[in-house]
Amino acid sequence: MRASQYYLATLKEAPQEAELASHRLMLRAGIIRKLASGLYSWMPLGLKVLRKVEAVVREEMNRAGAHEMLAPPVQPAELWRETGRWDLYGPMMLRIKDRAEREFCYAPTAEEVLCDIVRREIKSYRQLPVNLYQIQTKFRDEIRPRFGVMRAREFTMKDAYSFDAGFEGLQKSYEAMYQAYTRIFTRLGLQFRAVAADTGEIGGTGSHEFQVLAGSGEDAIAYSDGSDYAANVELAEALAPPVPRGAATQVMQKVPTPGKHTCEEVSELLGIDITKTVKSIVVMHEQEGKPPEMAMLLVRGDHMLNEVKATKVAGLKPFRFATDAEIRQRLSAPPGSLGPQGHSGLRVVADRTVAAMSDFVTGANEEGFHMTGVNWGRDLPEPEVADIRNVLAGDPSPDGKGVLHIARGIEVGHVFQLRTAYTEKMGVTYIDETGATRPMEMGCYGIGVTRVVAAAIEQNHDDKGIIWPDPMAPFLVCIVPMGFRRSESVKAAAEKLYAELQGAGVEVLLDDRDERPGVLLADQELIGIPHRFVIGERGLKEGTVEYQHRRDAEATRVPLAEAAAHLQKRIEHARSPRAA
RNA sequence: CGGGGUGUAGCGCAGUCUGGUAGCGCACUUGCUUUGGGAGCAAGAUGUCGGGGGUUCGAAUCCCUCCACCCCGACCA
Repeated sequence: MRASQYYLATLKEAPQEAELASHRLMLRAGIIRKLASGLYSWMPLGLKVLRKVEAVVREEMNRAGAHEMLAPPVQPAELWRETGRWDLYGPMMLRIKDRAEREFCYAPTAEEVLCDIVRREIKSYRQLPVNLYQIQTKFRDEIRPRFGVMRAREFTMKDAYSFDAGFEGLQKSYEAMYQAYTRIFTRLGLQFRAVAADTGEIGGTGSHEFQVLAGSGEDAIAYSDGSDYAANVELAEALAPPVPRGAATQVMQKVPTPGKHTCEEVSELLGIDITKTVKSIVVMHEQEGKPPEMAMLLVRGDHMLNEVKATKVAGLKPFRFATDAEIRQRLSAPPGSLGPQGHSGLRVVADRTVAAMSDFVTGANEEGFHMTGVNWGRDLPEPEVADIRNVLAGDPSPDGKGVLHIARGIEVGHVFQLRTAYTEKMGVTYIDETGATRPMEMGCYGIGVTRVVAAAIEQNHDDKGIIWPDPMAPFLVCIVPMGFRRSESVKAAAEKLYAELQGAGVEVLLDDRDERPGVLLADQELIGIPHRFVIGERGLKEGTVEYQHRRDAEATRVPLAEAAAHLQKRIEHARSPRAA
């Protein structure tokens, strides 16, 4: 492709709405343009990248034995009512009515439709397993779209659905998808981790997220340095301290702490370690038809409450944080001075760490005072104990091997074992060997294709622009002539190399635009073409051109005749194993 | 939805407090020069100042109202 004939739409300055590096670069490089909140057009250059990602996804899905199909994005409400999700999905689902006032949605996912297809088509265990997938536009009316296509309302998702006879079959299908995902993200040149995940509202048992590692990621993931344990922090188990609770050595005492409300402030004032303090968090358990019930959750002063874990504590879901007014009314003390002692009938749930503490500090349930030397059993009844805190870097790995580290990640893929939750509701059954009718075991597997593009940029850029991994580069190599329209020798050499690379099947962009060299170079760096040849009279005098990978500190001179071969070598080098 | 903020030329911004009829940089058009890191000179084109209403002789500026967008929290690929 000649740049003078191509639609390049680079911007010197990014619109101020873009904050994240990938978002800014996608706008500046002309990858995307915003249409409205959470809605983006993919420009020619961006669409080329998107198609490359799709191609890798498609190849690996096919290799794993899945079959591509395409379901309508607009789907009738009746299907969604069968599983109850028409009501459950809430405002996240975009609802549409046709001229006859029939209800539809723009699909946020496609379990129902795939279940409907399979229940019509598949009758016998002999026809199983099947795995069907599509690459299709989804719409989720996100509460807050942000970061460009990272969290858009409309996005491209590869969604696959497996159906098996029996749980063992599901586990095999799941494993095949797990392996396919690993190959996909490895091939795309991304640094990622597969982590154990919470199964959330979809339910079911096994689930892993594929997280692209990036400091700007919205998720926190915990991984062990002594094993392959890795989990979303939402899920990662915090073990009980290895040593038993110490004996009480202090008497319980009320001490003045005027104006001090946070555990940091109190520990500083009292000159004690923050790990001797306990944070009291008050939540309300909401139940239909009954008044909400209050409970107090306790975590150590330096720990963070994990809301996902707390939700799983028996009899607490769903909960919300109590309001100031509710707290003052029931506990007759303001937030910031609360403690678990002296509230008859109040449910108290202590984190495992808190349950193993002695001589600790809590609020005195009185503005301006805290209690020191508090001890379980003596000053307070023994608490209900649960794992309700976030793990911290340095915590022991739950599998007993090694220590946990925390990294941030962008969720680009998610695999789920749905079991029979959907297939039972929708009557997706098969006849087994004995002639019995059974619900199929279902799995679902998603990849945010558009998000992958953003995540790749987030992980691969510098202050000049994008640095595409080879497999998703819109062009693998660019030729930047210094004076294409002024120098016959430069033009001839550029055309020669261009023809040679094209003949070799390499996707090459010849920047023949009538611009100054600085403009050409800056543009090519911004749009992130990974390999570059610069051709100028300077080098041609000695028969050389300059090769430079986007990550190279300097250019390498190579004879014009060997340029293509040199590129080939660098491409192969890039393909050599890279840690996943 | 709650909290914070922004809307002025394609993009980035000034002007708003203290009303006087809209400006800067880049981009765009034409010409000349320039050409190994986002050129220089000259000439030019480009605006319902987010929309509506009000106050005023006069509103980008003050008041009311609506809208859009961004950032921080609960959701997810």
